[in-house]
Amino acid sequence: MAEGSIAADELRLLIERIERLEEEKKAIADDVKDVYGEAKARGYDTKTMRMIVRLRKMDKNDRQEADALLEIYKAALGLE
Amino acid sequence: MAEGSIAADELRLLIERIERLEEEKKAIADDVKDVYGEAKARGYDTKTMRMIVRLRKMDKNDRQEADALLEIYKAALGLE
Amino acid sequence: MAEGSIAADELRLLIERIERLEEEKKAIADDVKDVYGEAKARGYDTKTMRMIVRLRKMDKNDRQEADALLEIYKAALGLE
Amino acid sequence: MAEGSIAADELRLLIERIERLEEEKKAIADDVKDVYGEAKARGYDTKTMRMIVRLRKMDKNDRQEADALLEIYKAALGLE
DNA sequence: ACGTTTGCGCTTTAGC
DNA sequence: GCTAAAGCGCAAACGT
Repeated sequence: MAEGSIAADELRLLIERIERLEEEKKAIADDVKDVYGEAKARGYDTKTMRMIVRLRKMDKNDRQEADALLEIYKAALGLE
Repeated sequence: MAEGSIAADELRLLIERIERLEEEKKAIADDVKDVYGEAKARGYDTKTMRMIVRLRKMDKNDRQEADALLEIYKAALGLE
Repeated sequence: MAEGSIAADELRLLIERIERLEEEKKAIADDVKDVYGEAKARGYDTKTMRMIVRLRKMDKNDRQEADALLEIYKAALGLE
Repeated sequence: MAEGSIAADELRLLIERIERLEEEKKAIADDVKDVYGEAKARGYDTKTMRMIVRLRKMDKNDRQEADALLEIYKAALGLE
């Protein structure tokens, strides 16, 4: 069944693209680990560093959240 | 205190490297989502595709062992 | 403005009811975790158990259909 | 195999306890939905309400996060 | 009613 | 090995 074979090839290509991207992603995650390792070697406390990264991300999210809330309120009150 | 500033700069650079890497990682994760979206548009079942990706990531032996254990548990519970 | 206060109280009560319910929900989720912990202590594989729970939740037909589709995809990719 | 049967019963009981708890959890989730439905019927904007619930939870979490950060800093600086 | 989008829960992974 | 956090998948909720 030719159609089945063609579809199988298409499916395989899609799967392989995904797997390739996930490998790249993992490589970057490893880079992150390396940076923490380097920081640790220079005497920094990585636990504190992780907390800082996390808080900075949260601050950003909170700001977006606040904006979203404002939009919702405006919509709820019929403002534009 | 000059020394403190230098250390602060160093720490800041490390933090920024990490944040930059995490942004890249997120971009790739978005690419993965796009590929699944494309697959869906072509009529593939993405849920099954995700399972395939997971299975291919596993070693063949691990996969067969996990499967065997699941069969044992299913039998114990009368699940068919 | 009395009317505003009354509405504010009403809203507040609704919010509190929701928060109370979500706390109860979380307590039960913790109980579930405890049972899995107990199972693990008795030597069961919790990962497989979770899979069993998921399978039992599915209708038998759905389960068999999902399984059949997975086999088709696996065959298309030569996964054994 | 008697031992297998006994284990099967034990496993079944654990699974059933989990399933029972998850039913309770679902019932509570449905209650939450009902409260939102009631609020909507009284003219409240549920999207805004959901945001409020979420923000209140976040505030609580943020406070705990801040406490954790303080502890980490103290530990990093050798304070007690 | 359907499709899209967001939020929630679970799974898995990383650190201790 | 265990606990905690991050990432992912699913499902409900909203808008069209």
